[in-house]
Amino acid sequence: MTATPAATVDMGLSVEKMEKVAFILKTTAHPTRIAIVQLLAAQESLSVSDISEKLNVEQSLLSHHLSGMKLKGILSSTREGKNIYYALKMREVIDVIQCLAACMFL
Amino acid sequence: MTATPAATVDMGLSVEKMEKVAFILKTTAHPTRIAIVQLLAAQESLSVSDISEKLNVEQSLLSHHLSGMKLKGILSSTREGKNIYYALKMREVIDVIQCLAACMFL
DNA sequence: CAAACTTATGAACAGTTGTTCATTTGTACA
DNA sequence: TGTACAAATGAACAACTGTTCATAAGTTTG
Repeated sequence: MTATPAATVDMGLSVEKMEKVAFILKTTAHPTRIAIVQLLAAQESLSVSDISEKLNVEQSLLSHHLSGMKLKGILSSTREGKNIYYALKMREVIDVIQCLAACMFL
Repeated sequence: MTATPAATVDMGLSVEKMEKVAFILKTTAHPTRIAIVQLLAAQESLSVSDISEKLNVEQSLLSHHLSGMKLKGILSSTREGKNIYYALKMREVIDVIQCLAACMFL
């Protein structure tokens, strides 16, 4: 990004908000990641292999998605024996997706 | 994408919905594009140079964003003399962003 | 027609993303 | 200790994105 957009735009959204929106959008904008959020909205916490099975996504790829999401503060993880359990940290994301799903088809 | 996620996941969201969500997310996930949607939510239609001034984004870059969004069905455009006016075609996107902005900070 | 203006287009390029594969690290338990 | 299982990591690579720059194409008006 080089040109800086005007400080505020007609509607209520400040640039910082637009950027936060864009951030959440970007880090969630992938079917697998949305599915992950869905699962963790319903389950509190799940191990990598749980998720891998439920979503039918290969271990390594899933791990990449998960650690990316963790890095960006969306998920958290804790080890428990052999397994590592992931959970939703940034709960807003649930609302966001919920919200999207709702207002997109009416 | 190679592995196909399970057909449905715990919550109400089908894979098609998740993909549609992801699509809207992706095509909107950029501060400039969000700003464009904001403008066009408030203004019905605006020329490229209008938008360029308001957002302080260079002509060519803006044009690329606009035509991308048009290509993906989010915007429409009509010529009127020298100018080309863009308008929001996929109105859901407004709700989506509105919705996001709302539920993200409480 | 030419000049001025508005927008689109295409090449080029750096940076990011999604994916795969092979390898490594951490843990449990025989 | 060694074997097996769970998950992370890193290299490699193709595909896509955002951006810039230069140029073209469409429109208006003198």
